[in-house]
Amino acid sequence: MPRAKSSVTIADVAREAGVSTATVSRVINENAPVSAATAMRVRAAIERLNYRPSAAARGLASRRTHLIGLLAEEISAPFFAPILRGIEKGAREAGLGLLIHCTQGTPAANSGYRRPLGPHNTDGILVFAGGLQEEELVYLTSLEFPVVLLHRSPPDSLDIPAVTVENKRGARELVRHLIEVHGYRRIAFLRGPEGHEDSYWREQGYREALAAADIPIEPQLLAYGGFDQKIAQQAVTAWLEQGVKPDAIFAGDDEAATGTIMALQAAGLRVPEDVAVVGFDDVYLAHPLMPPLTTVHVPIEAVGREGVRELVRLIAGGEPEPLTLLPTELVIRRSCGCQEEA
Amino acid sequence: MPRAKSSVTIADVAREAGVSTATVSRVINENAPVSAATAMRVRAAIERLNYRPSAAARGLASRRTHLIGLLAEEISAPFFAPILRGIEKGAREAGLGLLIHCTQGTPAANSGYRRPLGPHNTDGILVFAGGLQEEELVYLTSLEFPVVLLHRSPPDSLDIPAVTVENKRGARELVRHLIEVHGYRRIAFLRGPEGHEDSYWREQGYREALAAADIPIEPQLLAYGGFDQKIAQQAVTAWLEQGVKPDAIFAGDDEAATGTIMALQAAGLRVPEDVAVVGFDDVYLAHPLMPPLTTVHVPIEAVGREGVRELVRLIAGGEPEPLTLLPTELVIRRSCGCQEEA
DNA sequence: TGCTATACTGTAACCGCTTACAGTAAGCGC
DNA sequence: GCGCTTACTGTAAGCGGTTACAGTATAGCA
Repeated sequence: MPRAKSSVTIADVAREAGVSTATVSRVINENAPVSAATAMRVRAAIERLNYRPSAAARGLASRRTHLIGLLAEEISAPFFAPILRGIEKGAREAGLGLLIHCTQGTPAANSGYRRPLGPHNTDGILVFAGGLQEEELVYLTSLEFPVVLLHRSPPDSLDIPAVTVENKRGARELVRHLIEVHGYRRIAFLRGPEGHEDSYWREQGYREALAAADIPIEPQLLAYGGFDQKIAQQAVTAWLEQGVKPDAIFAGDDEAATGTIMALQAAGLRVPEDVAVVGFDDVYLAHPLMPPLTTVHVPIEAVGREGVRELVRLIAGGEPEPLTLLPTELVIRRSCGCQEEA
Repeated sequence: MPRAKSSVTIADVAREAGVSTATVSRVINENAPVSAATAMRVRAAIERLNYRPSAAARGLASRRTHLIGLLAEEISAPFFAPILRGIEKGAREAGLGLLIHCTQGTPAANSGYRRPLGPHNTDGILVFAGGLQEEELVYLTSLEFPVVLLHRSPPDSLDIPAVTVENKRGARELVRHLIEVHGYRRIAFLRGPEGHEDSYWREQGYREALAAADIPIEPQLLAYGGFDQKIAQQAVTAWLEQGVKPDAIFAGDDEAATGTIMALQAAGLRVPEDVAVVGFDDVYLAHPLMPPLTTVHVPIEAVGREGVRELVRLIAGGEPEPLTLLPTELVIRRSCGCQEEA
């Protein structure tokens, strides 16, 4: 394979400016004193030659890639977009590039010497929910490689910093609202995917709220909604066909809430008059939905931003913050039966 | 700065397997014959040492980063998610990493030697809409650096491959449906952002459809919707306050359609009985909207996939396909006045 | 004045891989 | 048996930066 035509290198700049390559490197990285006059000459040369340092060479020599990675199972709308935006913004502000990779149905691809993201090509990685298997986390930890978990807590005995939100509290408040303000007692819950922590904690919050109001859990009011519009739609339709008709449905997340509303309306039921529906996340579609969805606001973008902040701290060798729990907030709209707030 | 503790290198593998580093490199890259027995020994050594080649060293030596970049103005939901998914999937299948960067309000950051994405750190880039200024495109072209444009056509006299969709045809069919099936004559249009090509071509399609039906353009039925829910909402509210009441509103995109529906309903008007509304894109929220939105389906994910395919071809030195126009398709739901299709 | 700290700069040794080049051994046609 | 391929392997020269180390000049200080 023929060598590509070589682009301008640091040696060219050095020659042009009449200095050594070391000096050029120093003015670029600003990590050693260089006289103002020399620096100016060098900068002029860089400008003139349109020089751009090779990331590979720089990375090889300095052992820093200036890249962080994001590993996720799936880039699924609409939850992923805001978190990605937060991460991208954080990375940009920290002067880091962002490498993203989905593990979507390719667990095997994540091993062997073709592993997509790791110490060989990034300075640290962010793992969103199930984006990486536990054993891989163990391995990276043994290398002291910086990793931050998003919407997931670390495996036992591994102290990997995690950033997530107050799912349990948010769910509890939400269900409490349903009980105390609206007097609903038969409140159904649609679970999210198995093993998904957000789902787990939301269910705990749901249970706590019911327990606090002395309402027993009715097993037939618990079903699988998968944090997915279609699945939730089917689950709700199945309920209706079986004659199960709750006062209210806590759909687990907004996507499932959307499917829930569609199923209810398709069956001729009115929301919230016949059945109230609430979601979780407050993603983009919650507001324009008809009726506007009562939900719990999750600071999704902030999770991404905080994740990067934590990762940057780890990369710099700082002390990790074991857990960052971002607050959630009840957002009352109309699907619970309230009139829209002012 | 102390050198980080060195990880296992190709030399370690070579020693472990009793071969030269060249041989190890050859079994990894499979680009030269290696005897089966040797290859096996090398692979075992790699496995045993948990060796992972350094991307930087590899890139420096081979002048290939195995990375492609994506440059966009903003990671805005909900249009961005599917295109990103298509790109990520395409990149993954091609064995390339994906580096993403937003230029969001930082045009200056895109010059100087800190430029985020370019020949110094990627093998080629994808530019989404206004993600990169024209002069930068000119520069990259002069370097023969692989670039593919998404939802944007190349500047004059630059033959950069572009991938986009049949906006004009889609808009024309959509408006024709409004005219021919429903008999609407006063059809308003909400433009997208200035300079946005999708917006431009959709307006052309709108104009052509009206012209074909001999309906004159009424300037007061054209307004700025910004491909944005809030802006569209305000624009429609303004119309209503001025007593402008069209038969139907073509909102430019689904986001604007959402805002349009919200504004109309807030004013006590029924959709589609009083005013019909149609969008464009068929993004995630179009279906669950109430009423379900009649729109034009845009194969967003396919744009991303095709973009990567084209970029990979360019990187491999293949002949570029100047323009890839992906088909759009009318999706009839209820907001136009139709009963939902079967 | 002599000595030392400081500011600046250059030399050159890597960083970990790829690959041109060269060499060896075996296979093949005559 | 000889020259020529072909298959395989090793040697070593980069790739384009960073940075330890050393050197020079100047300033500060006793």
